[in-house]
Amino acid sequence: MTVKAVRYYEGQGLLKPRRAANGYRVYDAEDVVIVREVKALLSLGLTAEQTYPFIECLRAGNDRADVCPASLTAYRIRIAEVEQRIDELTALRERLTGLLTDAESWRTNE
Amino acid sequence: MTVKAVRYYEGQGLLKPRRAANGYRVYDAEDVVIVREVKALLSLGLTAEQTYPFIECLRAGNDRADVCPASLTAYRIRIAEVEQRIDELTALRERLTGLLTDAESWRTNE
DNA sequence: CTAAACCCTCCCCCCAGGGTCAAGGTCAAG
DNA sequence: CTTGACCTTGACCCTGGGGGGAGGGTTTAG
Repeated sequence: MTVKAVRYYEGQGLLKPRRAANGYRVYDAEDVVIVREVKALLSLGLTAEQTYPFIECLRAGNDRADVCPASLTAYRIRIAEVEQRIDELTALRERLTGLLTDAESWRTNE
Repeated sequence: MTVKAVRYYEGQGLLKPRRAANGYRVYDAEDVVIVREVKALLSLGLTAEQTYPFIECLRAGNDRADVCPASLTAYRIRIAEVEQRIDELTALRERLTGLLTDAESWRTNE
């Protein structure tokens, strides 16, 4: 992890580390778990905002962040988003290949 | 088209409209063609920078922006990008559905 | 003459941070 | 005690394709 990422999470309200007397941030074990969880979720394409239910699930005392109903809902929303994006990109590929072959044939015939 | 979009294209160096005496932008017929072309290409997911070859092709006197070799290359690059993205999203969907079913079964068993 | 409807430039916002900076704290060796 | 190396802090600008709005000039219809 980079310092930037952790501080960005804090700016998003996902972390609230204690401050030492000299102003340095102090992270406890829970913070470490949260950072790892957020990083994993962001790599799945969720937005920082969409990670909230998972973190609440952890803070509620669960070992896993994804056993709460809200987390399952967040998973399903993300899956639907991914599938819609795949459909869009598939249609886009069709359009592009069509344009390419069209332009190619136009070149050879002209 | 919105004013914002056209001025953004100008900021990217894709358009260079004349200025009237009062400072207003004056667009000629070629500008209109370019704006339409850029908009179409951006809707295909190309970046503003990637539209350069198409515009040069138009300015070179071609009726179509995609008959120049550089345009065909740009199409092929974009197709490859789209295919790679589809592969990534497909793998991501696998991961997400795996996580979802895992979390669901964990809930029912615990 | 005036009000509406244009146009202009300039600035802040999105998202998940990355890069760079000056200022200041901490800790070891000398 | 001081120096140097390393750490942290907040603050600023950058990404792409614009959206939204402020504040001001211009043009046109009534």
